[in-house]
Amino acid sequence: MDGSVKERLLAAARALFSEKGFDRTSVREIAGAAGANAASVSYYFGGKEGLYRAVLEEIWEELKRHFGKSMPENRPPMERIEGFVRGLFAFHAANPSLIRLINRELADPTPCFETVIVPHVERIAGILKSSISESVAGGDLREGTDPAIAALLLASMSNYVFLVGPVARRVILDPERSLEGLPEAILTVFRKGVACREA
Amino acid sequence: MDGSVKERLLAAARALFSEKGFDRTSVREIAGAAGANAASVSYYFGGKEGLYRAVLEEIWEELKRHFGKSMPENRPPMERIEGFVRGLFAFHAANPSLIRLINRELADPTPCFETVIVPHVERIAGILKSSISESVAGGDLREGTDPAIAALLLASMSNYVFLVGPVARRVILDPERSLEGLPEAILTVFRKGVACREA
DNA sequence: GTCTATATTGCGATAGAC
DNA sequence: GTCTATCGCAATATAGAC
Repeated sequence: MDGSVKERLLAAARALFSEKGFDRTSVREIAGAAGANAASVSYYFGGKEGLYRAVLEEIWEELKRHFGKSMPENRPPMERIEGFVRGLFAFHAANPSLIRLINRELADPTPCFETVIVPHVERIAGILKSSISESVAGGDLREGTDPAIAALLLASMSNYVFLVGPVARRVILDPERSLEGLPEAILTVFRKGVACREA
Repeated sequence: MDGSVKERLLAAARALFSEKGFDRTSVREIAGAAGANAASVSYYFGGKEGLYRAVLEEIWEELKRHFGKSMPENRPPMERIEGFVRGLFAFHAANPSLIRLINRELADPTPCFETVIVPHVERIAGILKSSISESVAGGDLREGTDPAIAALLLASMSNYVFLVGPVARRVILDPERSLEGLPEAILTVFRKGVACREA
């Protein structure tokens, strides 16, 4: 147990919320894992929801920094698109089970959704859509491509595998199959799928 | 209020579980919506979890029948693949917000998962993978395509938009945008993405 | 079968000692 | 700041009257 009580609570909450979701995690459980008292959650964060909100904000800050590096503004649009997929996978590899927290929030919004999630998702979605538009203009993607649809499908392929838990992944993919080549497979499907000139 | 108490409970539970998930739905709420007594849930289903299990089983039976029609065994493999995507969208159009229940289960398995979900998902995944293998053998899809990866990406594109709630969909897609053309867009990306002979 | 009433458990939050 | 003790609430499940 190192770090302040507040930091330990944040770390424990992140792990437990990521794994089991907001509803199935109790403050007593978090405090226990953090080696702290249950009352400290209210003291530091004003309650369970405040702690949850703090965890989400922390994650989004990291994700933002991460995408800031993997999707550089001063590079060709197609590289930003690739950076989105690779960045997401790299982030997940560094923080397994954490993206599930975000995706769960997308599926079942808590009161935090509007204030902490929406602005960030809008930002990323905007970058993705404009990168796609620019790629179309630059001739890398097929004329007539719908940026919103293309962005949605790219996000779908990049996120679904993380959203679906380990057990479900086992059923769809082979057991113990690594996610190693998946980003490149997604990018191949995306590039060919929306770049091919004709059927 | 028509039908037996048991039927009304099932219908109300399906609606509420679909919309808010297992944890955020109480038996009192279900019973109230069904015009029944809270104790009737235990009487007919042995408890909340039993009711939930009954709902899941009912849904899967319908989905199975639905896929049985949309993915006919005696047709070319590529038609079965198309039938998967179109069938899923048609099912969702007929039962909005219901696929979220299944996808939520994939993300956060309850004790029902192993017994009622896994066998069905394995079955569908198996059909999808073998259809893809056959399409590769028949020359419709590119040589060297990995059936498991291809099936995963197709399922990702087909499911993510339903998993993500209306609010989140609003953020990614334009507001009020219809899902009309999405199945064909997915199939186009899939066909071209894994069918193109070379880059 | 359907109801009321209640047993029981677990939750989040807080008051107050230290 | 950190603790114990507890309040108040809502949940599921059940016992028992009708």
